[in-house]
Amino acid sequence: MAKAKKEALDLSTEEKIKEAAGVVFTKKGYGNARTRDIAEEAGINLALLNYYFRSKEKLFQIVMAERIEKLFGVLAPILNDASTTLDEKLENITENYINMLLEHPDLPIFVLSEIRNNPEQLANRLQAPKILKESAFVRQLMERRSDINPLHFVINLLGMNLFPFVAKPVLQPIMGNEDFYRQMMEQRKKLIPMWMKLMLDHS
Amino acid sequence: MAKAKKEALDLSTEEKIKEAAGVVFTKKGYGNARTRDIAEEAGINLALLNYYFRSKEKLFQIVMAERIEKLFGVLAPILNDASTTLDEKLENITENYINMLLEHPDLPIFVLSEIRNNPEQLANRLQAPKILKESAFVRQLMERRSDINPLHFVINLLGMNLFPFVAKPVLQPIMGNEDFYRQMMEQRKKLIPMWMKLMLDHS
DNA sequence: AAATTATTTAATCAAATGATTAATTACTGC
DNA sequence: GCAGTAATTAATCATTTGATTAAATAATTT
Repeated sequence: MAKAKKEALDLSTEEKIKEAAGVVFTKKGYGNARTRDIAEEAGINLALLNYYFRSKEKLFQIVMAERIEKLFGVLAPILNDASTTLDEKLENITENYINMLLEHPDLPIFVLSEIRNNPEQLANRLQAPKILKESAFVRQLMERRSDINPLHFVINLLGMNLFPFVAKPVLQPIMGNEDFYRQMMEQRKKLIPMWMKLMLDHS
Repeated sequence: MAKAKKEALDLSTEEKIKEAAGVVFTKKGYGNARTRDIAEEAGINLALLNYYFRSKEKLFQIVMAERIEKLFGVLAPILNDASTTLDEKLENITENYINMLLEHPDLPIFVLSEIRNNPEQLANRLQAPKILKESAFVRQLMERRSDINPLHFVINLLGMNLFPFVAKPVLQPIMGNEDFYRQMMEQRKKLIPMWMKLMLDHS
């Protein structure tokens, strides 16, 4: 039985719809998702969707805000934590990201492709520029290696974490079964910080 | 004036439609693209689209096959080239990839998100597993570092190259203008092989 | 329990959208 | 120049789809 179905038993109608919208939007994207798909997934009448959320677009905005927060919200607290070292931040980010992504593997491709479809509306919601200039992480990085462009470093860190999930549909057939995929992602929890430290320490 | 418009002058109708479909599908994705958008972009009557290509779906398949080839086709010849060293392959892949991606920045997110929407149909078209087991690249890699999982290595290589483009809508606001973005991607042509060699050489 | 409000449903609407048709124009071989 | 084929167009169809409506049911208030 699908996850949403069993959760539905004890959720309010509004929550059921939001949950179902999350499932359907994330799986198919805004353009391929039908409000009827969402209603069916939620086990409710189609009219209820509009009763609670006015429109497909409004419902999508709500789901999208949650997903953006889930995908990027993990970062800020870790990057801004003044009490951890740079190395610890690399480990914390990777550990948190991979754990979250193993639970929500389709999150990155969904968020990134929807941002592509609507950059002006969605991209500015991210406080990315601010974090990148003012975070403890970037400060520590520049102190340690003033010759390394923090942006390249962050791109590599995020890329190593996110890319295997963005490309999962391509990688999965290579790896065979789901278990082996998970196993490799588990390995990366240790490997990614190690590789990032190599970049940090090379002369 | 849009690229398609000026090319349109000397292209056959069929080619105009295919070009326009490429533009519209790549920008909006299958679900968000309207056949009318494509017809307008091509400067032709809507009925002509079906006259030449039968259906939106058929047209999409043709465009998609081209794009998959463009995104992954670069890889095979380089990975299989027995006459180059491992280090040279890293440089060749990166140089080729970044050049191509600077011309087609929205290609990766398009292909990956469409594969997500239709994995069974699209993912198996890639001969990825074969390449990964049998390529000169993997052979050389295993000879040099039998302790490194080639799959992790390839994920990192592809991630470093592709991720900045997959995440371009997010990164762009951080970088400010387009020129600075291009400049950073140019830098990565040298940096990515260097980082990959670090992973290869670490003890 | 009557009245009021909130929730839910079936039926329906109107617009969007992929596709087709029938007629028109352009082209090609003779 | 004409017959026949190919290319193109405007108009239209049939479905799909987001949204609404009016009626029914459930919950809450008084």
